[in-house]
Amino acid sequence: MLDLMASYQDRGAPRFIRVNPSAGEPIALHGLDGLVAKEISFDRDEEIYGEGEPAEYLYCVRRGAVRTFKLLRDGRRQIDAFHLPGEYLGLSATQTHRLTAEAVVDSKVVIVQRKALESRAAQEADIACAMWKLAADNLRNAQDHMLLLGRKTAQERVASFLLKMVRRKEKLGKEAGTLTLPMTRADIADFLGLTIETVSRSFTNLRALGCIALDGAATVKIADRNELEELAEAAA
Amino acid sequence: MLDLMASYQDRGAPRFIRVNPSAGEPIALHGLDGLVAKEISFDRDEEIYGEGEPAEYLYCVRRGAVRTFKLLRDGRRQIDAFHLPGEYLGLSATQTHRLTAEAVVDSKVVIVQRKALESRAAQEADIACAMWKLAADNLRNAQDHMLLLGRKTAQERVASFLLKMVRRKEKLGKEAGTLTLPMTRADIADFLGLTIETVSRSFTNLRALGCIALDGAATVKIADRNELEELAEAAA
DNA sequence: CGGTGAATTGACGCTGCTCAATAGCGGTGG
DNA sequence: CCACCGCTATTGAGCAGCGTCAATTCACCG
Repeated sequence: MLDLMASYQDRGAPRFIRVNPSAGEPIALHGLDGLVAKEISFDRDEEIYGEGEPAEYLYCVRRGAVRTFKLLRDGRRQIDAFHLPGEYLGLSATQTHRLTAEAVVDSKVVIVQRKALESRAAQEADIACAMWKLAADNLRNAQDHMLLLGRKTAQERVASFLLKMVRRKEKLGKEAGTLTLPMTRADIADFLGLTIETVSRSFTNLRALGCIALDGAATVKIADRNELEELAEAAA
Repeated sequence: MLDLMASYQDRGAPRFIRVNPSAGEPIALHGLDGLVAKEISFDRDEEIYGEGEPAEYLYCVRRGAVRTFKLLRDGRRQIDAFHLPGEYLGLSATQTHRLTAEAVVDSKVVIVQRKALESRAAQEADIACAMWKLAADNLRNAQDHMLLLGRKTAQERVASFLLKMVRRKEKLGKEAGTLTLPMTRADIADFLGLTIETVSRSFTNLRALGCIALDGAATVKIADRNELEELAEAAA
């Protein structure tokens, strides 16, 4: 049995879904006898769900990475989060999805039927509590990100982004001296509220300052973490 | 008995807290026998709770308005939300508050002890479910706001802000042809990720375009709502 | 090796920020 | 009742950070 909430355990969130790691098959859920979770594969850039669609499932990333975003009529895009393995999406309590979700790279995602989940949550407090904790966790990330989008400079945004990726990797118990970013500069730009060019220039700056080293566009070595933290302009 | 969740009823969220309207006194909670809610008054600009403090209470605005925000070391501020009567704050599932909360104007706030609330939520599914719905609601607002902060122009931000205030007022069953804004331009600027001057210029523009009329800085008449919606660049 | 999409780099322009002065408004007291 | 005071908002001029447009360069993959 693989615990999908491994990354949340140390933060005290209850684990409530355990899935059998055999891919492609219906998966038994620990403590959710009436529910079935399935693992589904998505190709790079494939849509997982669309904004406005009825919210039929809750999703948990197993492999790869997922972006959730909103669009304006003229095509401007804001990515609200990247979801890495072990993280949940589709938590909104509304009937329809408020975001579009796409696979950043080839990914595997576990899905749980919301209708069944919600009726269980209405009965069992620990299920509902887990949903609360997960939603609150997403909310906290969103609050941090609003500070970044509203008040940080381009350089600070990119430094903050890299540090956050490092911390998430460490939280999973991995060594994070070198990052392999699954997303393109365009994704990073739309996450940070910048353009591709500005993101690229910021990377170049950080390299010139000796904070990071690049090996190709995707591989980032954290050379001077303290300096990076300084440049990220940590909260007061 | 006054139902604090009146504004949520039509959206299907369970009502779980009912308070006696007599101010200053301990208040009985509907369905929460072991808990006591108290109403507290705060003066304009008074702190309700600070970032990093232990999260002892859940808060519900009764009268006035509350801002929640984060600061950077050098004083840059990002307001993540204005909370109006009937709305909840302090929902994060963490031990400490992630934001600072202050009264925008003289306000009354109902508080509920979190420790007791959480132990009840762990037992009773409808309490936990209500917390989920509330957190998810806050999350949805945050997602909309990230799109605004990351991708909208100054004019679009101000137009979106005014429309949102109108819609919130309407949702409470009030006629919203004229708004009375409780917050200053500085608050609006820090909410929209702009400066005071840019906010002021945007108001002036909107007035010149015939979308709004101003009577003093705080009173805004919505003169052409369709045009305002056009300028807010609604999501696709 | 060659082709293709992504990333980088450069030149230039515009939106929104900074700094500064003025105007407006509400509260207070003579 | 009105004049004054302090705070907030508005307006203006100049500037800079980031966006736009365009040209290479790079990396990956067949």
